[in-house]
Amino acid sequence: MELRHLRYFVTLAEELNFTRAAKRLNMAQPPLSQQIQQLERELGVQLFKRSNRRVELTYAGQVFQVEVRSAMEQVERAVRAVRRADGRDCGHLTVGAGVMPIQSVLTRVVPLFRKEFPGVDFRLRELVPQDQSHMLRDGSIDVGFVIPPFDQAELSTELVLTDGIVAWLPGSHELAKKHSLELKALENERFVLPDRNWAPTYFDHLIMACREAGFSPNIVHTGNEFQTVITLIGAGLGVGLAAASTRTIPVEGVHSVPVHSAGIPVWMAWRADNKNPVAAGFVEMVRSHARKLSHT
Amino acid sequence: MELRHLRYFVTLAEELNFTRAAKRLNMAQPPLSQQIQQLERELGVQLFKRSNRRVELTYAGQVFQVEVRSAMEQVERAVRAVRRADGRDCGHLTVGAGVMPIQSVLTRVVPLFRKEFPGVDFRLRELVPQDQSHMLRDGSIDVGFVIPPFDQAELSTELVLTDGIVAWLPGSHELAKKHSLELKALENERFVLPDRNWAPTYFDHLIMACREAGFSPNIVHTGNEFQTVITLIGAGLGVGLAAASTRTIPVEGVHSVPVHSAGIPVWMAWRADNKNPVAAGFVEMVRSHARKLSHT
DNA sequence: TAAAAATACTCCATAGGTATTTTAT
DNA sequence: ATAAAATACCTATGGAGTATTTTTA
Repeated sequence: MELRHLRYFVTLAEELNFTRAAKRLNMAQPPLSQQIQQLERELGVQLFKRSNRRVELTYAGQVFQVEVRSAMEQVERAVRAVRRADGRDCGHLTVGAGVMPIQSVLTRVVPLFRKEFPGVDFRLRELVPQDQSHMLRDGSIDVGFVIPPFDQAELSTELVLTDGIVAWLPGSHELAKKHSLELKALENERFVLPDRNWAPTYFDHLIMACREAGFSPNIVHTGNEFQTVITLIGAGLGVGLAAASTRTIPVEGVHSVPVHSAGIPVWMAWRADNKNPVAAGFVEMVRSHARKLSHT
Repeated sequence: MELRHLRYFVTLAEELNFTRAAKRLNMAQPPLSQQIQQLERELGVQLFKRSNRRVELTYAGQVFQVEVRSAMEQVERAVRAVRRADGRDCGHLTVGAGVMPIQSVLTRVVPLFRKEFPGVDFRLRELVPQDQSHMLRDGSIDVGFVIPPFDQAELSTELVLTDGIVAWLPGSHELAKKHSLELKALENERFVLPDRNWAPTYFDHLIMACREAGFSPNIVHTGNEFQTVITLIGAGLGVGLAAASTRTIPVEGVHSVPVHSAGIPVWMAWRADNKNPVAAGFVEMVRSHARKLSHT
């Protein structure tokens, strides 16, 4: 028996539905069924009564739920206690990141970090890769998130995720309803893109994708804000390209469609010899989170 | 983080020595090192200070030890509670087994069973395979442990372990000090073996091993007790053959030497439709224990 | 130098994935 | 007919193994 089994049991006991519980656990339904069966076999006790329309806790399951809850709370208490004992719920951490990595990585990771390191003074600076390289080296920031290329000298680096590319199209556009499309199909469109200064390597990756699709985009407007760009697109001035993670931002009247092309890599960088103990914890947290994201 | 990490941590915190802790955990030392490193990385906290001569808990490690202990106790409490709720710490279980399986399997498994199912009335009957087949079918015993061949009709079966064969030799025998030997080397010896009635399939496996080595043993004495046989061997009346698990019984003046030959298989058998809920728990426990033994 | 932990690699068991079947409403 | 769990099968991660290197008393 592993903590995994207990986590799954508790979630299923709350949801009383394998499919929903699996979704909450970020896994498919069959492995959840298997793990629960395995737990029941190991305990030698049936925890759930399943009729295919309804899952419910047996009496033994109800008892187990109460006890397991308390066990898992105790595990969490142990983790908090050891961090506190090591002086990890004070201190500070400064992270640098480009606009796009903030959207794709940090919005998901920062809440987790705040929860696990509640006492840490967390600062986030929006920076282009070149500045991050310098500031990592001189210690102004502890960890950076960049889209390559960037100067890796003296830095440890790791690929965090590769974000797909989506086209943003006015709702009226003929391709706006498709599930996905070839970049080549946009060859003769007018493009509205972010300004290169705003996020140079991000911009370059979008242009590069077009080059590889065999054309050079006709850029008719640029903007210094995602919202500006989107508004112009919504107004029918052209089409846009962006990282897939922007799709979580719902925009009225503008549609996003995944495009077949190489994605945009986001790297994490830090100094291996950084003395700030919180930095290592943060890096580790991002790493384990990235593993989860990548196989989704 | 899994319970595995916590188990390893607690054991290492007690032993303060990777090699010894690994031994207690029935594993090799390197994987223990790795798992502890992984735990420390995940927590972002150093738990042990290791100088290659000495391992000690850091302050954070001491705090963690206390909290983790209590978490693991709570997990055990949960398991006991769910079993009790399911009415599993009452009831009864009757197990049948041949003399040799009692020695090789049950001496190890029964203590575990008593610990996990403290309220169960446990009975063990010494039986030859043929009787076990009948009694499993008519419900007189819940689980049986036999050396094949036996009548498997209507029964679920599973190989539990394959025990090696050892020669028992008087201390004065010229081969008594060897680390292992070919069965063929005993071709011209006089043999003292258990009586066939006492454990027929066990006896047959020993004879079969000799046949496959190319000879038929010259049996000069038989006995109805392992101790009798050993005493006769110690008295210099001949040499013996037995399952390797008998080596755990220390005998003055008589040596055991492993022999190159096929081992003696021990099977577990039970009725899949047995209504006794404790039987399933017992079978599961033997199964998981066998997995551990087999890869040792 | 010897004893113990860490490292390098190899392997396989199994957690988790996808596709499909079964079952109950 | 449909929704949900179970089953069958497959893949690949990583836990654990063996062999070796590094470290320091």
